[in-house]
Amino acid sequence: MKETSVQTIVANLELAIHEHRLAPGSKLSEDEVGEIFGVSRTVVRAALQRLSHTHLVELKRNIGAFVAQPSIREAREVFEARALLEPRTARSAAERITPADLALLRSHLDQEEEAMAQQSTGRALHLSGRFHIEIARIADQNTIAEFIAQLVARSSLVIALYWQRRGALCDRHGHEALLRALARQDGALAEELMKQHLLDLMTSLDLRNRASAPTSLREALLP
Amino acid sequence: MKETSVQTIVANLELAIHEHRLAPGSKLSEDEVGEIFGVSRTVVRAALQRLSHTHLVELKRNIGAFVAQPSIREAREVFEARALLEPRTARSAAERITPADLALLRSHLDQEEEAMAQQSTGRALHLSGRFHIEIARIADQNTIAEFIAQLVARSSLVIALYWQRRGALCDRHGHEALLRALARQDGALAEELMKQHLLDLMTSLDLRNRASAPTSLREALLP
DNA sequence: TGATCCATCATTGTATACAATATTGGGCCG
DNA sequence: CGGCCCAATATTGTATACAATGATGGATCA
Repeated sequence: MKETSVQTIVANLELAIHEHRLAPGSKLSEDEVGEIFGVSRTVVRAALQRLSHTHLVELKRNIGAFVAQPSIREAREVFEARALLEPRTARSAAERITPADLALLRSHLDQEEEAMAQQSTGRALHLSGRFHIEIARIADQNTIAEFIAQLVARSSLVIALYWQRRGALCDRHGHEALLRALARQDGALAEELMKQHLLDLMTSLDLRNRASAPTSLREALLP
Repeated sequence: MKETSVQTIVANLELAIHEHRLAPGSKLSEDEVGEIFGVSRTVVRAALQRLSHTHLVELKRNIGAFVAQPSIREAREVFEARALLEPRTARSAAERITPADLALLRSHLDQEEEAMAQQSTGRALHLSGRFHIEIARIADQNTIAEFIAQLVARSSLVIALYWQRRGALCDRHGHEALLRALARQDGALAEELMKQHLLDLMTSLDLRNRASAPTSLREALLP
């Protein structure tokens, strides 16, 4: 059983986008990706199609695949959707969380802090997103978790384009507070904290003009 | 410019599933679908992949594609996700609705009633779903609208599997009341009505055991 | 000199061929 | 007679070949 080929490519590209090694707008040539992973264009196309479903990649017919560049409007929509889904999900998570879940979240936060200390902002951002996805998983809602995972991924692109004060990752305090609320199984508080956390995130963006330029594909994937 | 090939197949299969001409569990053979639409397996596979991403089709590796059969758990999750997204979206829609939007919704409801009168329950169900999607579009939230569209589609499968009293489509009254609230731009009422409508829908399902058996592909697509 | 047009090239879209895997049916053995 | 195993068949997974479309660059003409 190896669904691996497509899955591997999807996972690699996803991670590269998540960690901002592949900038929005970068072209993903089928031949080039295929050569890098040692597969034919057939499987590359399948992978790119899957990424386009989650709006991480934009497919332009007869032109090619590019890392998506969410518009300002789309950026707002993504965060509005998160505001609808995540607070209530955090509440559910607080009501169901187990010690094992708590330990996992704790570990995530520690890794996040470590990455920050090493200035690996890409990795820190990725872990920060995983934190949100983990909460959805704890809430035991696969369907909603899938939506949140997609929104988190798209948020990563939004951050790449519209993040202004890169120095101060205000995330950490929000996540720490959330973890405490979850540990106390305080659903109402978790819901409120998540709501506020998302608002903080959105207001830390500058939704007026974009930054960042495309990257070389090989450079991003073959370090 | 013809993205048509894949798009056409996706749309046709989607509609057939929506209208319950293709029952959950039906096998979608690549050769057979390709022959019906006069394209190669390449494009059929692309279409099936897209449908699998929205959970309308389940792809089993080395075995094939089947119309999805949502589990009871998944059925609950779908409606819980809708409960999170749709009421607030209905409120937004009420606040932004235009006369043209109202006319469109009115027309949808009329068509729905007509289909019901003709005993075309499949078509009635499809139109009933479209009503929800239209509301999301009116709310001017493409991202959320896409999620809702997916959930509505999956709901159609859930209904095919778990609907009990097929005779009484209680939908209509709910939709009529919603339309009145929207016409009055009463956001709070629209939100409450949508919430109740979704609860009604869910409680009209029997989430204990499934019904319905797979259908012949040709029979469903070539009427 | 600059812009436009056309030919060439590169890249994607689709079909087909081959490989790998699962299903099926018949024969064999107990 | 029933269960099991293996071969034949059908279906999916992947690679490659060909077709169609967009990008590129140089030559020509104003």
